[in-house]
Amino acid sequence: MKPLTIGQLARRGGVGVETVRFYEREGLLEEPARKESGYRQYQEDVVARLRFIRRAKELGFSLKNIKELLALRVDPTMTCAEVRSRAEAKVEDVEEKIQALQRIKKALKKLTMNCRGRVPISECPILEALEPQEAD
Amino acid sequence: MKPLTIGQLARRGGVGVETVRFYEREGLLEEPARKESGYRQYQEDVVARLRFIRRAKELGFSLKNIKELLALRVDPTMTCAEVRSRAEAKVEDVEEKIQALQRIKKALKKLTMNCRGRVPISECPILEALEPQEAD
DNA sequence: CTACACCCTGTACCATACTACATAGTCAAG
DNA sequence: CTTGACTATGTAGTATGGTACAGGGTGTAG
Repeated sequence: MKPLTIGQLARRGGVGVETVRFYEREGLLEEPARKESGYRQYQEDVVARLRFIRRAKELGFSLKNIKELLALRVDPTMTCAEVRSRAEAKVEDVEEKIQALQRIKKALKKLTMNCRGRVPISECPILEALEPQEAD
Repeated sequence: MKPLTIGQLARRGGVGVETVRFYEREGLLEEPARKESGYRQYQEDVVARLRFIRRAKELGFSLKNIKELLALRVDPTMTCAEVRSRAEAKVEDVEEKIQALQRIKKALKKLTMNCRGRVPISECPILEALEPQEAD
């Protein structure tokens, strides 16, 4: 397979060329092989990595978080138990996010229902949506 | 009910005093009543609004987005059909986020399973996690 | 009636995550 | 063998979402 230039990678990953270089500086993407000219040469799999980063950002993960998620496979200095416990912690984070989103979704649905039924929308179900778990 | 000071509100909402004032400037919180001294006076319900903002941020919504979500009930210039169609659009966004998170969760679980089973973790299931819907 | 914690406005600064040059070299089509 | 799109490095600027003063007034407990 012919390697990709930075421009091809960026287009396929849905980000700008500058962003790719930025992610490289920040350690989210490995430094790729180079041609004699200095041009970066990327393999296909970097496209998936780039898309993962983009998606995860939309889900409220910081680049630091995303780096940790991606590091769960790469680092050979971590023991299996370490990897597992980190992954399990991430699973919990993710589950919380899912639940919060489900409450928002439910609230939004309620809003559309109220509306359909011509109930005045003076009350705001969205605000109740996230309350149940807020026990402080 | 006795109104809350900005400090009490901030503590209960889990943010800083400066953040409350910042949200007010940005239009996420309404300008509250004031005492003669100029002190802001908040009602209990603002606590829920503040917590909603905090949570929604963690889920990757921008303040602009959150403002829109909160506006779904307040704006009297919107027709019912408008409110409904906006809410339905938000429901779709939210559903996509939920699905993406579920894929990440699945991938993380797979990671912990592989680990438990002593399978080498050279492959990265996380990277496959978000691919299915990326059809571009 | 005086501490001390809290509030006011305004402005400046900060971290995160890009984004946009400036300046120079590369590559491929015609 | 040139021309135009692309790549390189480096540095500076931007948008978002706060955070931290400075300089002053308020409120209440002892």
